[in-house]
Amino acid sequence: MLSKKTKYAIKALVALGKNLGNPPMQIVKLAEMEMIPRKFLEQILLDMRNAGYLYSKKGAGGGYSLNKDPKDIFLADILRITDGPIAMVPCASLKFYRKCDECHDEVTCGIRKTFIDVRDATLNVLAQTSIADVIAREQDKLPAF
Amino acid sequence: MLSKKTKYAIKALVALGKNLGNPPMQIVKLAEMEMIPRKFLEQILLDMRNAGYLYSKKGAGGGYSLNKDPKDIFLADILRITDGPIAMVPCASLKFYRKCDECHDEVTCGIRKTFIDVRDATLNVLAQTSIADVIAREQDKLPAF
DNA sequence: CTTTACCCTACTATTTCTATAGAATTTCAT
DNA sequence: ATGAAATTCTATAGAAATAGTAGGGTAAAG
Repeated sequence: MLSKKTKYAIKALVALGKNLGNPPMQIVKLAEMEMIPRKFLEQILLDMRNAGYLYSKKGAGGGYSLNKDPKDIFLADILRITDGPIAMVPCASLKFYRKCDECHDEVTCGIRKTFIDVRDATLNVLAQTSIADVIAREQDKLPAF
Repeated sequence: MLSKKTKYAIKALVALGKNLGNPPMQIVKLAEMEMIPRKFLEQILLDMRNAGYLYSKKGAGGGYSLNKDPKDIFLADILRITDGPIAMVPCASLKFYRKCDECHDEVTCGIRKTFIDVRDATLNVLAQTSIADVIAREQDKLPAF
């Protein structure tokens, strides 16, 4: 399951994506708009900023805005910042590879091979879906299923 | 991430799949073979049994064996028993649908639509990979990547 | 030089996951 | 019958991850 942290991060980026062209948005306003606990959001935005996705400005009239084109912010990258690996087992992770505790022989592990397939299938969506795509899909009023 | 419970469950089913044709296997032996804490494995096997995947027999000479053909036991179903939903957000789950707390309007939610795609991609692998496939892949000594 | 607003670290609370305990029940063998 | 072998079931404890809070620090604006 996606952590709330990740969900909040995506929602914040989407909101800031819609705010493009306007002055930066304050944490407090964003927290209210998206119903996110203020101090928790503060941490999340800081992470996003330190990862280069946001620009921040202190002082009166300050706040946050996107530092990249929404087309260039992909969900896979956000997820990795907030939740870590995308793969369901550490030994199948591209960016956070770790040996599984229980695994006797990784080379012949049938579980691993299967979950590498899962990882690829998941990344195929998440590494190609950007904040811009998420925003675009909101306009599209067709129910998802 | 996959819980240990799920990993243990898959490993147990694989071991029992390989044990087909032999007398049932005791929890203790299975626990030793697969390095799973005995009492934890006990719970897991019980769940699998109650879900119809295992046959169990009490008393001397008892133990567990598969109750289905390994070809008919799919990882998606196992995962749902041990970990619950496969989707990364409750509102995108097929079998465990629940409204997201934060969601204002589900019909237009871009996040939801994206994660329905992710769910479909994941299921496309997990609902088609059986215990028999996992066993088959172990023989296949090619490294996974 | 005061107000506004982000920056950063540490801490607490809550929930979920992992594992253990122990008694009950069924089956088999003698 | 009786006892040992094995699963069944419920409860609970311990550990780890997640979620959220606190509070002072730092920079910019006016």
